[in-house]
Amino acid sequence: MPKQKIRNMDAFSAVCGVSRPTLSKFFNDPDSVKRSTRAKIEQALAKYDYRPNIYAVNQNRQITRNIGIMVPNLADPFFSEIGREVELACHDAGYSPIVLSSHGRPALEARNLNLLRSLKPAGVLLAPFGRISDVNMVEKFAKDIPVVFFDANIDGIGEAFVGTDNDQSMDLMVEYLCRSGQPPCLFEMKSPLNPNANKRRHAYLESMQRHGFPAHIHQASGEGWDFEAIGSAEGGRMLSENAFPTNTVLCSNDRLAIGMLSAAYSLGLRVGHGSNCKLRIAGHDDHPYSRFTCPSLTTIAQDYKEIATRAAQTLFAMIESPESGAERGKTLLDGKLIMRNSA
Amino acid sequence: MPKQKIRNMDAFSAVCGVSRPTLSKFFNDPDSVKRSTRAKIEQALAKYDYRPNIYAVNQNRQITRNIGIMVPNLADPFFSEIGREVELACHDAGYSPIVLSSHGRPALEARNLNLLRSLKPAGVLLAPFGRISDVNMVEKFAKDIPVVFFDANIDGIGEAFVGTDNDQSMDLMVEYLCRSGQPPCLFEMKSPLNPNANKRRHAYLESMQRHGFPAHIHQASGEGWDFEAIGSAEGGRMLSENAFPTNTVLCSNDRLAIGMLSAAYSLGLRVGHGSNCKLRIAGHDDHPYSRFTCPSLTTIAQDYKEIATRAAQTLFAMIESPESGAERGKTLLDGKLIMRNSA
DNA sequence: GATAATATTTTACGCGCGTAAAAATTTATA
DNA sequence: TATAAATTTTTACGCGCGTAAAATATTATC
Repeated sequence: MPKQKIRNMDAFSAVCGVSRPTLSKFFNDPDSVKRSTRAKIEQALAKYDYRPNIYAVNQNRQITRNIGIMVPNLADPFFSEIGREVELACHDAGYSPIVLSSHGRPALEARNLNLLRSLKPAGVLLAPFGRISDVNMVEKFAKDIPVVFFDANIDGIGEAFVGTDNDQSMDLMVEYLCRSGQPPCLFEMKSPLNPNANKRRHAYLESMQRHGFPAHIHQASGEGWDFEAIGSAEGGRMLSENAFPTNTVLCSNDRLAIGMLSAAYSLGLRVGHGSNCKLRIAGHDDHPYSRFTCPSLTTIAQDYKEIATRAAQTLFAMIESPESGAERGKTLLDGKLIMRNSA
Repeated sequence: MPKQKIRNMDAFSAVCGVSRPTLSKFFNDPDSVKRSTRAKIEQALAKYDYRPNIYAVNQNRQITRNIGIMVPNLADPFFSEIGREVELACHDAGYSPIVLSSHGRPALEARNLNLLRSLKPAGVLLAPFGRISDVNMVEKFAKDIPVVFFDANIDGIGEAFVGTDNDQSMDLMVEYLCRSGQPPCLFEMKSPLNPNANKRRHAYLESMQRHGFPAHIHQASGEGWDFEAIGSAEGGRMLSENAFPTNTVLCSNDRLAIGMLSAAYSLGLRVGHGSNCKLRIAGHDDHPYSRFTCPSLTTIAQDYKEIATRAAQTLFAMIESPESGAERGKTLLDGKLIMRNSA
């Protein structure tokens, strides 16, 4: 008696003494029914644990409460962290987040966009590959479904962008490095997958010029997402060839820095900001492991949580009151200097 | 003309000259229709890019082609990697994988189980928290939906388990450490979240007894998933207190080892297997960063890909021919010793 | 206690597709 | 070319729920 199986809303309405349309209202917004009715429903709910069939629900809604979240690579802790924050923000706002990773492959990004289309999400939070993305496809997608970009921008597409101000963050790091020792060389990927890498290079060049020092850019060859391996191999090669004209290397991201730190260790090079150190290495992103490298990594912290929640809030606002803010928003957050032991 | 919008399968059947039921057959299995019919459909498909509404499809199917994949924490690279492999295996087999992370919180595991229920998956690949899981809930879940466990087992529940043989892997590591230097102490969490930790402790104890050496277990206090931080703080404290009776520490997993390595570095302790080193540290899991630690970490490699594909294959077999293999399967894979520089 | 305002129930239709059964067509076999 | 076999079309129903409109019941206001 207490636990017979409820097949559908009709059956549930029977055992619960409330009509099906009222139940439907309740499941869409529990506050939209009278208190006494709500109590009756919740009582029955505890007894029979019925839940509406999401497929039937979503079929009959013109719009679902799904939010698509898509990142280029969940195996990268940066995206793992930020994806988690976005997911929680969506859930807290009463939406159903669906996290997708493209596993570092632009082709999967395209496939995921198709998947998202069929999921009919109310909106999408998208960290795109950037130039490497199928830009036309992304553009078409963004015309049909509200999209807020985060981390990486695609100019002119989508409704808004939230990310870190690379100009500010790189300038901050360059300033610190110049004040505390020799001016930095830049170590980066030769053909970077991420548009932020290009922005950081430009920011580095401008900042060095502003500070009156010559810029030195050293590019690691290699493809793919194995940044640590590339940083270790190429960075190690450059170190052993004495390729860097100053004793300070600013890596375009922490993962390259982690690789280079490991190469420096193997070469017996003492890294750090002390006077007895021959080399300084800095990174960018405040990777979860950057505080456990040897030595701990001086870097720039992006505000993961703030980026995630702002992007999510922006999207929710658009969904809940469409056509209000017609202009495309662009939010750039400041990075924070994290002074540790490597530089 | 070339790109009018197709609203549903009826409309598509009109422009394509094939009846709707035949289309339905086609979308479920393109090979089930005549070649000429298939060609007609695919031709129209390229022109109008219609796709069936997945909500309507799944509502009318008694069973979907969804596969739920659930791990305790995607922010942990181990689960990130293995989750990715499982996801790809599902997709290659024509299923729709849905990856869920519990973000290290058992409460979210319960919530995700409810979510999975409503997704009506054909099967679920589950890496459970273990003891900390709501075992009753998992058990009920596994009664309704085919579940294959991986990484961590819950005895007697689910249809099968695929994981690494901790007895074998720990014995292998202990053997190596004993042969190449002093016998190891074990460093682990005091209240481990993962059942594998307990298995590894037992395996360590047995192996040390077999080798005729006294066992020494050192437990780090601390809660949560910040293993590196805990390994660094507690491991560093123990090192500075000279708490370890031998010069060799076997960490229960790589993340603890990474923390301890960073602490050793801070303390100026030279770690490695060379004669000029005072300390040896080994790990378990072959964490993606273990080759970039300073020094690189000697550890045990679990075969991520093999675990993932075997678990997936097992599940597919059950789904496609239910009630065939009635006995609960248990697959334990061997770990491999990865000799690097830390021990 | 009568009237108005609000909430609920009844009734009814539609969403897009799976799927079964019977009829019609196409293809294979003799 | 006639017959059998395979495939497709036609017809028809159902899945579980959203949602609109009208009828009814409940609550608030005076």
